[in-house]
Amino acid sequence: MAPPQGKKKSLGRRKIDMKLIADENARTVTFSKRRAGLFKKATELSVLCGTQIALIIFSLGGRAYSFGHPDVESIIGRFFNRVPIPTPQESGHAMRIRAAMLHEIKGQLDEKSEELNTKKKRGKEIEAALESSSYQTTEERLDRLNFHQLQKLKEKLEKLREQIHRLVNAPPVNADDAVEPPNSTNAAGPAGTGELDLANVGRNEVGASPVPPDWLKL
Amino acid sequence: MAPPQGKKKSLGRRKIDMKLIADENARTVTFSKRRAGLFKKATELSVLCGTQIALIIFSLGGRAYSFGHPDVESIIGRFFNRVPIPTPQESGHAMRIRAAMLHEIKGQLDEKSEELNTKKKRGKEIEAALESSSYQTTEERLDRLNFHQLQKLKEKLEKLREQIHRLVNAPPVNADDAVEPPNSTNAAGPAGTGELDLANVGRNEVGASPVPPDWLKL
DNA sequence: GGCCCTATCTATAAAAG
DNA sequence: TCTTTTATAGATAGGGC
Repeated sequence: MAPPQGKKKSLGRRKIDMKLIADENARTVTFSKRRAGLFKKATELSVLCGTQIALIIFSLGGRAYSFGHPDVESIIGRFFNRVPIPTPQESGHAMRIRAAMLHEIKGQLDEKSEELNTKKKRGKEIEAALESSSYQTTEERLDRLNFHQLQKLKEKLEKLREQIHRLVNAPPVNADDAVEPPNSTNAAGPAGTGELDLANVGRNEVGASPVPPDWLKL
Repeated sequence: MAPPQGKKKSLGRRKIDMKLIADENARTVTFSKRRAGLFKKATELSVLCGTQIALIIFSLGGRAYSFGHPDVESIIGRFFNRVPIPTPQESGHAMRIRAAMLHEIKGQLDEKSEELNTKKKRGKEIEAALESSSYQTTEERLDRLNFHQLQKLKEKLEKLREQIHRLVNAPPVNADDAVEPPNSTNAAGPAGTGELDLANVGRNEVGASPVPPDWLKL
């Protein structure tokens, strides 16, 4: 930030407002420069510190530019589920099973939700009763009762969580899709879609597997 | 480039090799600074040019930091939904995204479960204490306290249930809209353990088909 | 105390209008 | 391109858990 003076052939870098650049031409130029700068910085950070980074930018024209170390997909996968290894490609069959799982889980959730609602309501009633109650002994008994009910409810919810955990981390059933090789570090630039496939759900095919896999058991 | 006078308190910015910084301490400091710089630049680019950007960084310690304009999810969704494979019936990309979201949900569940465990443990301790307690007043107070905590926990779990419900019933995420209203920008910040915005999970903004795909019908 | 992260300061390297 | 504005290396201190 030294303010040297003398003869200027150019005005040099000027300060600009931090708002959308009105002139489209200037905006495009700025976009190009800053995008390059951003990718460079991202690259440097990943190199200097060896950290995982994902950067995706859509240009004004709709083109996508991406950078990822080690690759965009794994970062996103980790971001969403905090698991370093992204799930591999899965077949429609596997997806169908997943769909069934989802169905199952949702049912469980609805059930539990119902239970929760009931408990909650009762809890509120009791609370209200307690408010107006003048007998410590009664208040105490009711309070205790609800406490134990809630204990049970907690346990149920824990089981549900465990089930979902198993679903989400379920191993692929089989793979009948051709898969493209995973990238290593992506270069910045117009990006092709990374063929990530995180635990895909769905796609109906006929012919169910006769036996639910172990991890499906609830 | 003005050579400062006499005594220097610092050598100023030095040039460094573009390779992994050996000293862990220095690496951490550099990471912090550069990460901040990167987020700033990303923000500026999105503001100046109005472009869509997503940036995810994992710290050395495993914490996640993210920035997205308009938000990380939509950028990722758009990234994976981009043309490449105009899949027939169900877009694998859409499923991918949903799957990623599922993983996110699972993470949330894990967190809640953690909470449950804590509460449960505390509950048991308190119970034990109550058993051996001879003072009704103390017993009562502790019991009440836990009861209220559990009430709150129930509410949180209900919200989570709703998110999952919406996610599971969400219409396909296929439409790749060209234009969209500028949204608010996510602030960069620790996104690791439990920073993800629950409110946005399972949200489905783009062209929704009124009917959920068969494989997802629950 | 240890770990991990952030803040401050100065002088200089690098970005960007 | 060329100058000005910014980012940040290096050193150190502070903060939260």
